[in-house]
Amino acid sequence: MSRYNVKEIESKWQRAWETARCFEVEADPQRSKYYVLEMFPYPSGRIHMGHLRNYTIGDVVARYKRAQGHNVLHPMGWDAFGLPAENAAMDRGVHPAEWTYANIDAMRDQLKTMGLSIDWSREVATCHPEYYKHEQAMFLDFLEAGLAYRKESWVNWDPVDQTVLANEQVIDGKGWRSGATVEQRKLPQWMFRITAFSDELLDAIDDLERWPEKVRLMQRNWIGRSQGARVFFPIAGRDESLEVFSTRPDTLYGASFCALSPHHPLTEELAESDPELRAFLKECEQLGTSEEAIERAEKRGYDTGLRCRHPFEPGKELPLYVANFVLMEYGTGAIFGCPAHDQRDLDFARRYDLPVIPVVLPPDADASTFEIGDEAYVGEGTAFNSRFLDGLDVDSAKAKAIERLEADGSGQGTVQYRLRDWGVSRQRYWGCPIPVVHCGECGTVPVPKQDLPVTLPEDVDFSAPGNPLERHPTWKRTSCPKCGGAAERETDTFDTFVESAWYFARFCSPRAEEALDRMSVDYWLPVDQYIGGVEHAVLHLLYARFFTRALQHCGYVGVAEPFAGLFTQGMIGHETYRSQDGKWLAPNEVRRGDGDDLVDLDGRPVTRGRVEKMSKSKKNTIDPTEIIEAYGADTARWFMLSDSPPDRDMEWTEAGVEGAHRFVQRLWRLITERVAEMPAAGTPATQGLGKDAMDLRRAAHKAVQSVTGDVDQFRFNRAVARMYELTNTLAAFKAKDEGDRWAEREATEYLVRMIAPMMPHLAEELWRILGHETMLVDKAWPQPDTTLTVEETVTVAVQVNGKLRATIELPRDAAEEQAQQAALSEPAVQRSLGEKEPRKVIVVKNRVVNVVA
RNA sequence: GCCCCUGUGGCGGAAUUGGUAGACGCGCGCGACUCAAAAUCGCGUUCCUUCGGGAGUGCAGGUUCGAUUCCUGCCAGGGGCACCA
Repeated sequence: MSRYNVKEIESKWQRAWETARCFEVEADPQRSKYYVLEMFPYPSGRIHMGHLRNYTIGDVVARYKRAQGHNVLHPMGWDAFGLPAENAAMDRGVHPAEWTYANIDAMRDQLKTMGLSIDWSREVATCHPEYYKHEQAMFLDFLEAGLAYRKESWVNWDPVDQTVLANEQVIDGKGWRSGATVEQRKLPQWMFRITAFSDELLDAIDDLERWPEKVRLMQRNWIGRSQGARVFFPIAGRDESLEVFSTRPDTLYGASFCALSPHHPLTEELAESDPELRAFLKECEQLGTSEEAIERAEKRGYDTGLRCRHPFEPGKELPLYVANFVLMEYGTGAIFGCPAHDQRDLDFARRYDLPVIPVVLPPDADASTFEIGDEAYVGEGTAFNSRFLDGLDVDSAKAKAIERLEADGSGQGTVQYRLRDWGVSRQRYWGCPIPVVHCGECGTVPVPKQDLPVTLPEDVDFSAPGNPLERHPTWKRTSCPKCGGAAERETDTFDTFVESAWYFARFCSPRAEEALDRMSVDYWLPVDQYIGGVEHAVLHLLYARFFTRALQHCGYVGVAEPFAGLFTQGMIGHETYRSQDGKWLAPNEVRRGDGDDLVDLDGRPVTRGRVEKMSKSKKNTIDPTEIIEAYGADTARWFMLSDSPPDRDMEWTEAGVEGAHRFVQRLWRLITERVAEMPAAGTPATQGLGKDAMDLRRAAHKAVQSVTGDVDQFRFNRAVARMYELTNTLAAFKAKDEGDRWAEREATEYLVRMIAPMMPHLAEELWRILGHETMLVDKAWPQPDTTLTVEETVTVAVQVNGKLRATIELPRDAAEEQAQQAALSEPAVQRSLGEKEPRKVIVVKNRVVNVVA
């Protein structure tokens, strides 16, 4: 008997699907559509296990929905702009474009060995001018709609590399590449007005029912809507007021100071004539934006000498500080401090000896004795020491305080968001050029749409630090579209999150002249099922949601939300290994020694570490292409889906892959051995099947029913278990007559059809072996016969006082009396009842009989 | 610090959502085949047991005829946000 030749058969079917163009689809309003999308990869050059898991899950969904009759769009593309290409250019002198396209070719080949049901005719790479020219046009529309603008804002500046760094590229206040101390610089930056949609983006989260609750929560927190008040504090001796934001206007009577952000305009003004303040600001700057570094930073401030008048008590004056913990980006860049009810304010007050006046009394505290120690009181309570607010609970006091502020004209109730506008300028070469020119006469002028795309120059020099676009000899020299005079191109390029904020829409009409063919996007959008890692729970998903709304606003698409369903997969981990001298060892540098002990290739002992996320630094990575090479794509896919629920982290183990591979071989053997005995494909059902045949039919139909439900709910590990069960049943089945053999064929075919989305090559081959001429990929998903999935008899548990004593077989839906009688006549029940009389008998139909004594 | 999630055999995990805890897989043990090994097949596999049973889903309580499931309080692990006024 022949062994299953994985390689030959897998590539045979991959070619067959491609030749038949099985997965190339067209919009067809007559048919129900289903758009499955996995987050597209960055073309690093090699696929990794995360891709393998992501695309396996997506492919199961795509093939399953396809089998259910939907017109399935399942495209693939490349998130092709980004820093690694420039690093490669600097390190190895290879041009970013060349590096990127070569990587794309390599990764496409690798992905194709997975046997994915992808419409490759729709492939796009975001670094291609045919892609990004549309992005530039969108930007011009956003600009016109007021959704894009330019403003001065603070950035992390690496003085050695002459470049702006993202927050995650600043490590301990130093540039990740140069190691230079990062400075805060103010630069003009292009921004997207995501805050224009703050409320919409927040409220619409409620309707994203097929998103993980975790992601919805993270987005809500990120947007961070908070209700509060803007309050004006007149500055003594000046003709202006300090505007602060507070969520706690009810604590105004507890205010003991006001504080400005180091970046506040008033701070800057004061600093001009105050060297001491300048020194303090310098200190603040050194803290940088590096989060870990400021962790233990003390609350510090500088007394400006100015005094603010309390809005409710003009006689009361509060000192005005500049404080290192006040953010310019949030609220108004200024606060009033109420030490009694805010921890940061309390820390600050203790340091500078400021009064601590409690104004909220905890429910069971005594007003005459209540004091604040080292901890601010932030809980519920009643206002006191607060004049007209006294006696009110926190919420009523807030409302009343706002009412009064508004009446006095010294403030108003407002809503504040944590969400900030999205800065999209990057001082980099390998990104989408921002299509504007700077003219000495006309200022910033958009490039006219007919002049798009603004393409990147190819002859660039990466030998020096800084933006190659900036120092290119000719590229930025151009003429002003308005006045025709000499002008300079914008040398900033877009953040790469911009490309990924609309690629799902481009996939609907990837070759269209216009950016988005309206008929296509109206048919395909929104994405029905989006699949990817949780690491994109906030930024990418929020940007894409914003961008879709902006596109809707500008008339490109008809939907506001891009992703109707979202699934976030877990990470893949592997055991870690270390040699005696503490060096990490890769899994293939380790083997079994005596017993359970591990040794390295020279036989020296190895310590086994915990399972950790695969990473190059810990050397615990496994290359998916090697797995596919050794076992085939089906085995790799099957293992990915077995055992662990897809949203949880899973551990990659050699034993697990072996187990999956064993199943591939077992199924192959089982079916090839038996097919000759089975009736021909398509033989009609024999009349009068025996008990064994009926039992097998029931098992098969029940398996179809539960696998269908499991796949619908992304419970692939359970679906796999059900298919193992059916395989076991089938293996134990001994056909004795024609009827048995007919049932055996039916069950076998159902099994093969259910396995198809997960192991498409094996399924296709077995389908052929079972005598079918047409491809399984075109066969509909099986429908269970519901008359077979309901058992005639059920096993009912019998308990005495809640403890299991026996099980009884009863006809389905048997009457309570019958169940009760059968239960009580069980010897085990009698034995455990002993002398006692049953006081009560609880009967749950088809489930349990509980005798209470 | 705040918010969220997760704790079930040696391991990954099931449990019809309040009704027989441990499906299925891995691992392990025993047996068959073999000169032998691998592969394969069969049986067993939560723990204790005086073989009647008893205990058991992180820990301690509670609700219930009945709790892995619901409630309260702890403990442990993981994640998110982080001077957000």
